[in-house]
Amino acid sequence: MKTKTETRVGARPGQTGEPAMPARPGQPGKRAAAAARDSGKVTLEMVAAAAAVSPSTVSRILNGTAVVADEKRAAVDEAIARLGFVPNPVARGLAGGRTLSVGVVTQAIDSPFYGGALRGIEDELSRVGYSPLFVSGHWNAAHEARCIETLRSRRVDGIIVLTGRLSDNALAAHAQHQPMVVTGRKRKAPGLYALHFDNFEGGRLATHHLLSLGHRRIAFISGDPRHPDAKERLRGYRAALEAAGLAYEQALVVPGQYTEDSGRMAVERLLDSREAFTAIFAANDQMAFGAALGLHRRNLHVPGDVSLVGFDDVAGAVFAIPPLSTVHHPVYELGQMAATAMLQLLAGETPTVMLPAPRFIVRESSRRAAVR
Amino acid sequence: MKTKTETRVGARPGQTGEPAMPARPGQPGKRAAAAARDSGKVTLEMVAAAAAVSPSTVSRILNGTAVVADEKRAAVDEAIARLGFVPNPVARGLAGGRTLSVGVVTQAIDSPFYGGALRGIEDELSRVGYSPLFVSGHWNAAHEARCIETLRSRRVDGIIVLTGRLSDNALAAHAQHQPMVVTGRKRKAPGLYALHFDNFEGGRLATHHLLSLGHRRIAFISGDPRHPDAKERLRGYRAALEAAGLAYEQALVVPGQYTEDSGRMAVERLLDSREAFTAIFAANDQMAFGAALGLHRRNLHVPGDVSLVGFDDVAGAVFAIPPLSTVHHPVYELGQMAATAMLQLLAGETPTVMLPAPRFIVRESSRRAAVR
DNA sequence: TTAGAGTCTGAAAGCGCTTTCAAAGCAGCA
DNA sequence: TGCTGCTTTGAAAGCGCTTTCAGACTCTAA
Repeated sequence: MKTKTETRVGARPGQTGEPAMPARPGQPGKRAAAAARDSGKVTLEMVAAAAAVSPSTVSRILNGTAVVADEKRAAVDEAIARLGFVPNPVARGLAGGRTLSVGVVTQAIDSPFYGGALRGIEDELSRVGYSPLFVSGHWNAAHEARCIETLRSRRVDGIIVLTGRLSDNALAAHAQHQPMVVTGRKRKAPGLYALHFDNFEGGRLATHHLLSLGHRRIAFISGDPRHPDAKERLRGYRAALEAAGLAYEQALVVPGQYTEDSGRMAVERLLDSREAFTAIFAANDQMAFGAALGLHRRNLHVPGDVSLVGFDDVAGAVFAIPPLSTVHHPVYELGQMAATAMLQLLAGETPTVMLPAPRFIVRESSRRAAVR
Repeated sequence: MKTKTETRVGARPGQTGEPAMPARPGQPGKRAAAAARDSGKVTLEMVAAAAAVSPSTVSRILNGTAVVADEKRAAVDEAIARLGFVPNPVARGLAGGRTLSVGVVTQAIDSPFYGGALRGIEDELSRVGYSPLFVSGHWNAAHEARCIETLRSRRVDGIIVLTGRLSDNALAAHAQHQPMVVTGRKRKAPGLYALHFDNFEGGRLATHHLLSLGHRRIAFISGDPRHPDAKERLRGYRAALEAAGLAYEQALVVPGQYTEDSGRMAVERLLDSREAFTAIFAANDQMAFGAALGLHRRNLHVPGDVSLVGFDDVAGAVFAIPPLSTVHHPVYELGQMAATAMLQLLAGETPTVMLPAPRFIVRESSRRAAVR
């Protein structure tokens, strides 16, 4: 590209803002000024021209890839500010550098649970100029794998997987190509950071709460047993029962799918089975809401007739009627931490973030069991 | 760059898959095969080599930009299939073509309302290979403007703005550079498609429902008056009142912020004002949930003591206790349609999609007013 | 004084694709 | 037969940035 056009149709360099920098009229104005006219987009090359340095130098300053003389750095900084230059992430991506974007595989973007996490991720990422790219796996391993492919083809710098159905091995394999942060798992591997919430302890806490209120027959609406966290929550339930010297009764445990409606149906099955119980622990808040409706339909009062506790403490839990006692799962923070961990991974550091221990939030859906 | 390197370090062309295509050993294998070895990524150039055509031809076939002889097309298709080639969206973006991504400016990614819309957008977009890029404006015009800048720098092909605070003019200005679809507005302009939901009619419907049940003193919890749709809903409320020959009473209208908590506070203010009312119409479901809690706290029953209706029909409305009567706002469809409209805009067509008219869904939170 | 070892910087080669531009091939027509 | 006009194709020039390579200096050590 040996200056073959030399378009300098009346566009003097340095006309853009206050004439702080002399802008060396001897130096090449090149095609830069012309380009500015048509698109309004400032390129690195234009900055280089304005600061009278080479594009390489500008790039180096931008990325901190090498030491640059103070005076040049100042000139470039000034030019960047004056021209309002913003690096083009697409070009960066192509040039083999980072795209400053991280992929996020979620399951249902519209669930109250994931919503919070996504917000945390976005907030944290955008603070440092990264953008998230959300895709939904729809609770389907094959679909998730495809999502990851899409994300990789879009050249994301890393991938955050929120729970999901993919096997630990598949994730570890992917992590060899690309930094990964995954929630709801324990398995770490090179380039794979697992952000784990203590679902077992949460399940134990919720059950213990009910136990401490004198409940002895506590029904459990479980999540999909294929889900690691659903299994853990169930384990917590059993552990608490055991610690209280109570036997685990299969008849009191009904499966759900983590959706409101599955919670409602679970309650109906429970009621129809005529198994006696004074409290229900639903493995997530959405099922608890469904359960509450199911009870309401049968004219059973919460907490008057049945105590009800959930898990997750989603946004709606405080505003449910009655406000739901539940295990606080810090989803927003989970998102933030996942993002932080990803950023650390990307910076070549080893992430250290850890989720806080579960806390049980007592609200109004649980009360002392009636003495018989 | 006249073939100065000619790297052919022992990598024979055609070694990639089954030898279906002769691969013409005479044609240049060039650096293509070498590149395949290190990254596992297939490039357009490799496809071209495998099909014994030029990269331009492959590109043309990919984009349908020109007529190509049937036999070449077949050869290329075959090569693409055999090599498993997937075009790199980043490179496409840089080369001035499309990025196959559209930006979505939302307000709160975790609200039940927006969540549904985002899901609709994602579903629709991903069906044709596009990806959404979500950013949150946080109900702030300046922030929104910055979001749009970010999206543009990321070279999205178009931008969907969900409601938002940006002025119609600002949007129309942006639309000159880039296709835009905006919801909650009426103003259309070149390159700007507005997807409008009849909030006025919705407001009227909800109020009319209450009126038809015999309620005469209907309180209204409004949204932020800076919001066009909040204003429309209020207008609908007034229109219904007027049609029933009832006077509009300022004292029965209290402002909210579209959040649960603002709904709860509004109810408290209402109750404290000792103004008599038998029904409440909240301008969105979230405020209705808050209002329900506020009533519950004062031992007022829904719908026994007070009838309550909302607006939006978010996912939680069916599972509220009692299930909330509300105006159905098809958010998921809204998302889908916004995406469809964007796709049409991108294809150079004029979008035709229209949101269905509002429907009122009668559930259990409203009942006939007690006869006095 | 000079070779050797660093620094700092610019030229130039890509990244993988799109898009001119022009050449080549081939009808159609005078 | 010679020319025009059209269609199909490939070469090559970017898109805006990163990164390698090597040149130009400066500073030490011998």
